Amino acid sequence: MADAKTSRLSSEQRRAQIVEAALAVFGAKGYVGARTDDIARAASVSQPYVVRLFETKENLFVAAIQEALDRITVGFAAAVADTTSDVPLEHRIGHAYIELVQVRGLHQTLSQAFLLGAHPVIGPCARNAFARVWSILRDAGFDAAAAKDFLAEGMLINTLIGLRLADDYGNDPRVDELFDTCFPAEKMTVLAFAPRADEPW
Amino acid sequence: MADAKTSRLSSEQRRAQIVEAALAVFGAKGYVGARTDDIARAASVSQPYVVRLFETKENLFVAAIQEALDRITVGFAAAVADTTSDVPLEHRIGHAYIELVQVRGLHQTLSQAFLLGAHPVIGPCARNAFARVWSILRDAGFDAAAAKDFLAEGMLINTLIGLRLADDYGNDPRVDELFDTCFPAEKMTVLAFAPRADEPW
DNA sequence: GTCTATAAGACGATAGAC
DNA sequence: GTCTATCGTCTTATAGAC
Repeated sequence: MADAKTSRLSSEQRRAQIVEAALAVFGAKGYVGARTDDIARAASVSQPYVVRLFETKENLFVAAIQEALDRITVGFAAAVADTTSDVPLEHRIGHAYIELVQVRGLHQTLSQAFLLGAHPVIGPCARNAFARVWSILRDAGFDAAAAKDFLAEGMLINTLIGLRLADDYGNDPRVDELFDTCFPAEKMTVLAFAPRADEPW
Repeated sequence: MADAKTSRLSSEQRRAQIVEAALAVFGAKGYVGARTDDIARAASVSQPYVVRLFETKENLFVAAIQEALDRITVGFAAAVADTTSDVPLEHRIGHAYIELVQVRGLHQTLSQAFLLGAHPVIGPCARNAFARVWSILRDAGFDAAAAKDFLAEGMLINTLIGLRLADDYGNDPRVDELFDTCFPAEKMTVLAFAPRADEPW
């Protein structure tokens, strides 16, 4: 998303830049709510050019889901491989998941995708992404019950991010207790990377 | 949603009918994706009349969230009060939550709302609904950790419903294991009430 | 209480130049 | 590789009749 302005980039570089912007915008406004023009602006290109590169908004959304899944795959693989500390596997992967808030819109775009199960193209793609994460966890050694608990906590994290619960932190005692219970260790990370309310679209 | 056709109802009855339709349609298509006309059709009234009764689509969505929260409140209260069996409280409330799939679109509309944290009107409303459920659980005797676990599982259930994972049940071994792990007891209920792919809008 | 007609403003996608 | 201009369609909301 770092502005590219007038420079001429390779198609691949532009695609990557636009997908990054798409994650942020789809995450913030949803599949239907996000305009291809919002994404174009965020990537500093024209709206027709976004359509030119991806043909349709639908393709672009699918590419965004794929990008999110790739990032998770890489992050989880690194967490599994990192045996330098004595932190248990569940915590390492959980930490990796929360750290992905640094990829703006990742959790929210996935949540959006998970609500599009009825969509003929996005639905199967979203189910596949979810099932893929299940496989990654199982292959990493989680038993079915542990994988379920991990996913449940992940969906709760996604929800609190989408709700922007961090916005109300400090204003509502119920919210404070909820937030502190859900992010006992990762609180500062989540607060720091909470989506800002002042996004330009 | 039972068709009303040409009959003249009281404003209150119509509102209730439209809110019921709104839950189903907002749940299926999201806040932006749902058209006021879809909701009008589902409630067998004209599109301008929906706007007449609720002023704006935004108001209607807020009314749908409120309806969902009311249903949850009533269902949970009944589960807490029902001490006729020796089923533990967590299971009774959990069962009540899953049974709410019978209110079409309830879980999905809430999920949609939970992604609208940035919306100036819906965001605070959604955060309040979530915090309200937290309070209900805490007041019912759950400690903070148990309330968190309950909500996490609830968000996982919402996700699997939104994904329409039941659509793929029997076709993908990963999905089967995931589904069976997440709904060991309530499987048949969830499968039976899974949103149909052939909704008329 | 409820409808028909329509205004007013999006928004995705296409055409075609540079 | 990238842009400007624009078409066609959809969609919320209003006006006003019955």
